[in-house]
Amino acid sequence: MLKVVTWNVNSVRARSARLDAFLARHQPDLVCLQETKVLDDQFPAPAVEGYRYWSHGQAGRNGVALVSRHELADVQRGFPGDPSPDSARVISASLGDVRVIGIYVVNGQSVGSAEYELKLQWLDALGRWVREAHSPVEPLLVAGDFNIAPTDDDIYDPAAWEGQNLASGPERERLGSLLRWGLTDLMRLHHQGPGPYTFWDYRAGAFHRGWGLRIDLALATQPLASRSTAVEVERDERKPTFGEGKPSDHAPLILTFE
DNA sequence: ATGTCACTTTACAAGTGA
Repeated sequence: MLKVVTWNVNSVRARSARLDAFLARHQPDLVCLQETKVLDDQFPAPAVEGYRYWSHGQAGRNGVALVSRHELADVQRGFPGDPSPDSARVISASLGDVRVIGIYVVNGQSVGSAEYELKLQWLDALGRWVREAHSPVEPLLVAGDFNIAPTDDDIYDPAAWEGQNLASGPERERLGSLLRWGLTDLMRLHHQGPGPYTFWDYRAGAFHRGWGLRIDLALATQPLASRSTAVEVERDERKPTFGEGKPSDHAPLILTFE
C-alpha cells in the first residue's frame, strides 16, 4: 500500500504542529506541500520519527516541499521552460517506480489581470514539460494546488463563479489538455460531485457556510490510476477547533494506492 | 462576496497576496 498526501499548508512554519500530528496519525509515505512560504534553510524539520523533507522554497510566498519516510530519488526543483522561474512552484521526485510532481499553480488573481495571463502561460509551459519529460504509460502523479476548479461540480455556487478566476474556460482548457494527454482526476474515480471541496476562503466565514472549492487535485497516468483505491479530503483539518493552532485554508487530500 | 491569515519591512503598523 502507498499513501500520498497533497496539502497547501499556507506557511509550513505556522502549520508545523498540525503537520507533525498529521504525519503521526496517518503515517503517509509521501506528502506534497504547497505554500510553504519559507527558505530551505529555515524549513521546520518534521518532528515525527522517520520523516525527511526536500524543500524548494522562497521567502514569504509560494514554496513547495516533499516530506517522506522513504528515500526519494532524482529530486528536481522547478522545471525547464518555467516563465516565472524565480517563483518556487514545482518539486518532483521518484518514490520507487512512481514519479511524483508536486505543484503550486499561479493563482491568477482575476481574469484579465497580468497574473491571470501568467497563469495561462505557466500552465502551457507545465503541460509542455510534462508531455516532453514523461509518458502516459509510466506511473506518474501530478498533485497539488492547481488553483483551478475543473468543473462546476467543484464549486459551491457555480453561477456566482461562472467565468471567474479559478473557474474560467481558458484555465480549465489547460487542465483539460493534461487530462486528454493521459492523466486522470483521481477524486472522480471514487466520488461524484458536487464536491467534495478542498479549499474554503478564510474570509466571510466561508467554511462555516459551506462555500468551498475543489482546487487541490491529484492526477495520475493509467498505470498508477489503476492502483488508486481511495481519495479522501481530511476536512477536519480545516476546522478551527481541530488540533493545535489555526487551520490552513486548504484541507489535505489523502490518496491511497494498492 | 469578503465576518481572515501569514508574510514582509526596518516593525512597534501597513501593504501584499491569497
